[in-house]
Amino acid sequence: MVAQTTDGRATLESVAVRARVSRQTVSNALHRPQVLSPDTLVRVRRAIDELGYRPNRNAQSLRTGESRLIGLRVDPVQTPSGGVLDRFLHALAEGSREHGYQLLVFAPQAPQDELSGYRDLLTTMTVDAFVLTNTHQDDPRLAFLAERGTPVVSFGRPWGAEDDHHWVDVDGAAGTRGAVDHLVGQGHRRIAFLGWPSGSDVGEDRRSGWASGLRHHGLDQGPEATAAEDLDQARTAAHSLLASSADRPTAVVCASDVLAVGVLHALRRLGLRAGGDVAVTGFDDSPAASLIDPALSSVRQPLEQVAAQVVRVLGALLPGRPAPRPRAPSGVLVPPRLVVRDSSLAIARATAPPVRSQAPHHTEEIA
Amino acid sequence: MVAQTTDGRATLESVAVRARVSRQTVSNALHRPQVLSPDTLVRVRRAIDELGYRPNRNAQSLRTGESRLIGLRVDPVQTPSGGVLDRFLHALAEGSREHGYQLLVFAPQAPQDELSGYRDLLTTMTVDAFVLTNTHQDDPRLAFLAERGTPVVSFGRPWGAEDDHHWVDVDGAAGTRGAVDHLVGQGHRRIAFLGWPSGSDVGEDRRSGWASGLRHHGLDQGPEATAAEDLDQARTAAHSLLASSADRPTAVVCASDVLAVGVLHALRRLGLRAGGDVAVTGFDDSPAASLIDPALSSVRQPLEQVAAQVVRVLGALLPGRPAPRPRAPSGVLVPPRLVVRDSSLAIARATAPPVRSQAPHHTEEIA
DNA sequence: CCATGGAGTTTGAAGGTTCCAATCGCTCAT
DNA sequence: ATGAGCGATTGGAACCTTCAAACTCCATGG
Repeated sequence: MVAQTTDGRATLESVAVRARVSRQTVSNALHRPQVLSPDTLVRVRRAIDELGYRPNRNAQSLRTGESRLIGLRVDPVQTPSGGVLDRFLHALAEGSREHGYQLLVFAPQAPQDELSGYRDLLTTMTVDAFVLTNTHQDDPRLAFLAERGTPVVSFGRPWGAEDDHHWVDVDGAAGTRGAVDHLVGQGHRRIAFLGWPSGSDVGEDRRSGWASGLRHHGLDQGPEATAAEDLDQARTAAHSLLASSADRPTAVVCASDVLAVGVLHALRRLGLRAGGDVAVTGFDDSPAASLIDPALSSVRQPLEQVAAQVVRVLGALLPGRPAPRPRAPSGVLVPPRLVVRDSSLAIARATAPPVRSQAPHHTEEIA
Repeated sequence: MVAQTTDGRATLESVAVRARVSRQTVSNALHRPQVLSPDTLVRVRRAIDELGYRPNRNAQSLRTGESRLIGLRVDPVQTPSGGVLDRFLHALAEGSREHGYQLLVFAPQAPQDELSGYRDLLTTMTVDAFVLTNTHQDDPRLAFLAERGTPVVSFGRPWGAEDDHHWVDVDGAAGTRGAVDHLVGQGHRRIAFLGWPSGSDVGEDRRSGWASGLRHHGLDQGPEATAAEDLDQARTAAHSLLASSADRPTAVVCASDVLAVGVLHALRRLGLRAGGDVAVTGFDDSPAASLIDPALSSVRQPLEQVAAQVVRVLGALLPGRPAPRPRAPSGVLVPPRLVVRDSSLAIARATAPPVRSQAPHHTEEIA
């Protein structure tokens, strides 16, 4: 019958003593206040405040078998676009806290046997659920976790298995479609696409939005090219797309910001004006977009919304109080929106620098 | 005397039964194998393997009073440079795992009463220690946590209170000094600095490296200007720095990539060639640096090293097995490296044969 | 032959919480 | 009057681990 811990922290017991009730009553005051008589409740609550009591999470977890921790795997840093994780992480941390959960981030240890890392986190009762990114068809992690009945939501569709898992994704097709709408609104009729080599589901998605956008506006399919997520390759591919002045597209929709930057470089080399001569849009609105000259119009992923949806779906899977939790896998598609900057505007805004004038050392760029 | 949990997980008890030893012996097999007789040890270990036993973290934490979780606060997304957190986070997660710790990230809840969030995390025994970023002089968080004796390491010096806390930081002065060294090596003698308005400790640090670098090479103090972390302002400031052709600097060292991009824009506007006419270096090596045209030379923060040092310092503060833990606050300064690209080279890629030459990026590093 | 000591192992007791069954004091229907 | 029913509260047990102390052997030395 000790009143408090050795280091002075208050415990359920110490609160109970002070409020002259039993431990269980204090516990009820926290979790099921409606079962207490009003005056007992206030008495207990006052004791809690006075002692500054906060329940010991480890004891709770031990007893209930739930850690109230969500595991998020962070990938070993990706594309030069970067910054995506930053925003997502923050939004996710905030969202999960509102549901009483915390976020545990972990880096994969042994790449060849990644599953053991997930198993460990589960069998040691460290996390209750996972948020995954970059899931793909036949992803062994999804299979493994689904088999165990672990709540999982992935950011990004598990392409080809959309009906088997829970996911939230950005509607890439809607993004490029929106870019096409914008470009058509600017008067463009011949709109090309620069994407990734086939095989990428995300790439296909973004391409399809461009294609359907053109159809929707009754336009002919435009020219297209592909390049890997690499500036040099993008530049080369863009050059081939833009070289012939005969049937040159007046706008290029790109599957990523890196590709779009490649187009901008190619335009400069060809002596063409981005925005004025050829409009360009990127995808992701990476930090670089606003720094590029001209500033790059880009489809911005609504990561805050995505995170909120991830938390919502996860919340339904977790043993939280509320509703009959829907076991049927559900997918949520969030529409992105285009951030318009100079690269897709014919009349550049005030800050845009003029085309350079009399510099002899630029001759090689005016092909 | 139950052999295993209801959901089939193995427990110490179940392992003990199978190995025909007591609970405590199993525990010892995990934590102090040297006290067991060799044959008992192998017997226990086999039982552990056969049952796939992993200790329940919550039970461990409850008993030991340590959560083995490190709290990392993620700030509500910052500058357009971005991507810094990405790299740091990953390195930190990896490093802490190697020390048997996991990383818990949290977003501040109530900005006005942020401390309560930290107190909660501590009194609920959710985390053992914190890693903070963006600490400043008289940071209330540092004071609060230091008072409680909570292990804390901050990424970034608590300027003005370096001797009172543990920290790891990038040596900004060494970074800009390295940039000066590089530029002098390229033949530059008149080297300017574009920094932030006074009041920023980080900015002062970076400026001082530039100044001392010039002195070290026996050069006169160059011209300088300041601008906020904003592209428009940077452009304007850079313009004033470069406008007069009489005593125009031939190189500009910048306190950030955004500022450096501002210089690049100003150069273009003035019809000058970056690299050829005026060399430019940035700071942070943000994802944008390699996308800019010309590619931006930039001082890259060695975040992996920083993370490793943070973990090391934290390890000494935590009740981990080893050494006599040094309570004396310690600071670690990690030197960054300049990633050299075209913006600081006289022979830039732009002058190389056009598009289809697969001119590789210049990506060499200097100490 | 017993005391001493050390290596190896076991036992009982926390650690703080929640679950479960039981209790208490009353009211209300039988 | 009796007991069923209900709201409010309680005490014991369990969750799984580690700590501290104790116990068992067995060898050693007096």
